[in-house]
Parts: sequence; structure tokens; C-alpha cells
Amino acid sequence: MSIAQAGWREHALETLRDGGHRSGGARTAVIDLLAQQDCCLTAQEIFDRLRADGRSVGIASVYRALETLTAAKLVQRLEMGEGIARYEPVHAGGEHHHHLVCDECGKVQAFEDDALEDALGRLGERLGFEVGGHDVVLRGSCAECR
Amino acid sequence: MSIAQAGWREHALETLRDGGHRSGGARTAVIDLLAQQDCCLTAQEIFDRLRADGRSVGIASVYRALETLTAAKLVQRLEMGEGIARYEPVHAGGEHHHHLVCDECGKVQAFEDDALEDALGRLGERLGFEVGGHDVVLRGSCAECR
DNA sequence: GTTCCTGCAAAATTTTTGCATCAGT
DNA sequence: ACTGATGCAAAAATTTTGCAGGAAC
Repeated sequence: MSIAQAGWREHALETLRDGGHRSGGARTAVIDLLAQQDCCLTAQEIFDRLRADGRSVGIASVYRALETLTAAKLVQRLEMGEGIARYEPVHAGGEHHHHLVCDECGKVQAFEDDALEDALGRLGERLGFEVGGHDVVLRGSCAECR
Repeated sequence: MSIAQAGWREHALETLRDGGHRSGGARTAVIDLLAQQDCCLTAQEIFDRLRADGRSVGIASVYRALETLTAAKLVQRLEMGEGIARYEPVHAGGEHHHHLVCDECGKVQAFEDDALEDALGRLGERLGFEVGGHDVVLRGSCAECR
């Protein structure tokens, strides 16, 4: 686990505590799991992994934890065209990535691009719209499927 | 209706015919409705409008039509974080737009930006990924909610 | 002790599938 | 006529809500 990700776990717990939330077992388990991820997970994947670890969480608690975390901007919700949402930690400092989705095998991989971020930043100014966040999804064929 | 949109209707019908599809009533009705749109519609909105026009289409046929159109790259499927998919025509010539979603009122509006398209084009080359399409969604507060 | 959090079950929502029938080629 | 397209109903998949019991403060 990287230092930045370990930091995210503490930051998330502290932010929720400061927001008046109590520290229950299910939500902490979701935070712990997300803190270990490099990329996004679906709610079902989170539920399955917690169950595989022997935790008796309910899937409703997973969804409620993700809702709370998303509202606090600690987690970003992403949808990539298959009708299911994916969630990943939002790291402090603006550091973030976007996603490539393979139309054939469905694999998701992350990428970063400074030129893209620059264009998006200028775009926010140009439009009369206060931009709080952005998602970019590229679709195509990955190296293996091509 | 603009000339480009009228052209899309013909292009879609021709592409499907060339692809070996027959010209049934439900799918043609979906194409006719999409051809009149400036931006995206949900499957339910399409169903409701066709019903309001007196057509006895089934919602399953709407989904099947949208699936066929999406597979033929005549329609783009978009998801903007509310868990429901939206669909809009893909116009020939690469002309397309992206979307701003207001976090507060949920309003969706379209925008275009050449600098963003340039950055996305270069990005496709940089990555070892054959990019077939891309979606960009900006989230924030619209002029009215701000 | 109060209030929030949690797990289970049930419900709601969106999308897909089965199937008999109809329509296009 | 053959085969794809369609409408209805049922099913599946994902997400949300109700509620009683337990945990955090």
C-alpha cells in the first residue's frame, strides 16, 4: 500500500468523524478495503471481498457507506457503460486518473494525462459553470483484444 | 430539425438495412424520435414519448432498438451518475459534444470544445489502446443553482 | 440513554429474456 | 414461407428503503 493510500484511509476516517458520523464496523471495513485499491471496485465486489474476509456485512451497508463517502467527496462514483457503478478513493492534492474500458473484454485500466487536465481546467473557466469534478472514459480495444 | 439531424435518420436507416436488419415499426419510431433530439434521452423517456404519440411500442423493443443502434455506433450510450442510461444520436463527421451535469438540480447541458478534442486525440496515440470513442462529463453547479 | 449504524429482508428501479405472434423480405 | 422484429409478461440485476436490534458516543 502506498503512503498516499494509507493517508487516504486516515483522512477519510477523520473527515467522517469531523462530520458527526460515528465509527461503525461496516463503513470502516469499506474504507479499509478501498484504501488498498489502485483502481475502482463495484459495490458487489466490495461486498464479496468483505464477506470473503469473514465480515458479516450487509450489502445495504456497503451501499450506504459508499453513499456517505461519495457525498463527502472522499470517493468518486464512476459509471462506464455497463449499467453498474464503480467507486474509487479520491486522493487529496488533485492527483487523479481516468479510465480506459475495453469494449470487448470489459477490462478497465487507469491512465493520467497532463494535457487533458489542462484542457479540462481551461474549459471550466470558459463555460459559465462551476466545475466540481470531471470524468473521462475512453472506449476501444485493449492490447490483448486487438 | 437541422439538416444534419435529418441526415442522421436516413443514415441510420440505411446502415441498419445494409447490416441485414429489417425495417420494423418500433425501431423506426425510436430512430425518428432520436433524430429530433438535440441531446440525450433515457429509455423511459423514449418509451413515454412514443406512447404519448399513440404508438403501442413495448419498452423491451425500445431497449432492443437502442442496443442495436449502439452496437452499430449510430447511438451513444451515456451514464451520468444517476444509474440510468441516456442515449443520443452519433452524427457523422466526428461532430459531437460532451455534457455538464448539475449536481444540485440534475440538469444536463451539452458543450463542445476543440482543445479538449485535441487533447483526447493525442492521448489516444500516446496510449497503447485503440480508442473508438470517449465520454467526458463535467459535474458542478449550473448558473441557476449557483 | 439517546441516536446513529448495521444486517436482513422486502421493495423499487432499470434492464434483459422467453415466447407467441406479426410483419418484412 | 422463412426469419427477424415486436409486444406483453416474467425474470434478472442493481440499488434503495423499512425495521428491529446493537453499538458508539
